[in-house]
Amino acid sequence: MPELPEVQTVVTSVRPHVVGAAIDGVDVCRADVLRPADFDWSTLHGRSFSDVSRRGKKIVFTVEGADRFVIHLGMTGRLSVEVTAQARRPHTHAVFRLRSMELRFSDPRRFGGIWWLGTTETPDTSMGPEPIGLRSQSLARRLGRTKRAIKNALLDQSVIAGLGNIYVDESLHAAGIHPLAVASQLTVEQVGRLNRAIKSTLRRAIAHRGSTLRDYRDADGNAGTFQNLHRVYARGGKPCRHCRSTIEKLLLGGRSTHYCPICQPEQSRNE
DNA sequence: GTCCATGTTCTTTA
DNA sequence: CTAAAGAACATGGA
Repeated sequence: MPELPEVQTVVTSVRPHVVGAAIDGVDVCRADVLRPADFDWSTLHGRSFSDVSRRGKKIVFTVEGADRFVIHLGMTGRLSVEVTAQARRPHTHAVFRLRSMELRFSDPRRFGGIWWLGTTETPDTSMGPEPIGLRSQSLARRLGRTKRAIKNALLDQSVIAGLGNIYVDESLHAAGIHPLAVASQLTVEQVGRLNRAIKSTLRRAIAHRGSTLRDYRDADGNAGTFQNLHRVYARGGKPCRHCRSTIEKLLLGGRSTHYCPICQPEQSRNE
């Protein structure tokens, strides 16, 4: 479900419910989504959340005392805040009980999970920089190190954090760059356009509270609306909203990839 | 039954 | 050795 705009929307919708709220208890319904396996979550009893933030596609919870844990939603993960009396949805794996509400993590496919970090200063060296605020020069340096297709390079969280299949396709279209363009061969001008396209695409997606294709909901159960504004993603065979040409679909790195052959010409592969 | 899915990580190949 | 491609993970919907 979740790329940066969806995760950000979950964070902003969870925050008012949990910051300052005391944890009455933690129900672990399915232990294998929680790590490390030997951590005792009952030690959180009686303590309060002091912050909720985002890093890439990860949601970072801080408990008073500077202890932290991270929730990753994987593909179908969902975080919801519901009144305790409301029945829990299927595949609910962990529940943080608050006074009259519950913060619930559910995830049918279980690609997501919850990781206890404690107070360890783990500056996640493997994760790339946040797109918001990223400078074109820095993006160029990172893309210059790989000969992979730009589509695959942008999906790599160690290159740039937070992008997934939807927003890579949308950003490449907005930048007019073919998904098969060799990352290290993009011109300075192309990287500049790409950097601006990524920021504007993410900013618009966040403003529309993310894209709901199937599973995604914010903490209050609301769907996003940005899927209605997609220009290429899942629009294979349909007319480009910019030039009316037919959107094409190909398989790249095992992921479906959508692009407009006119707006993102083959020629942009080795400009 | 088949294929496909918003993600990450481990394994295999070049 | 490294970089990149491919398979695997688990479930549900079309």
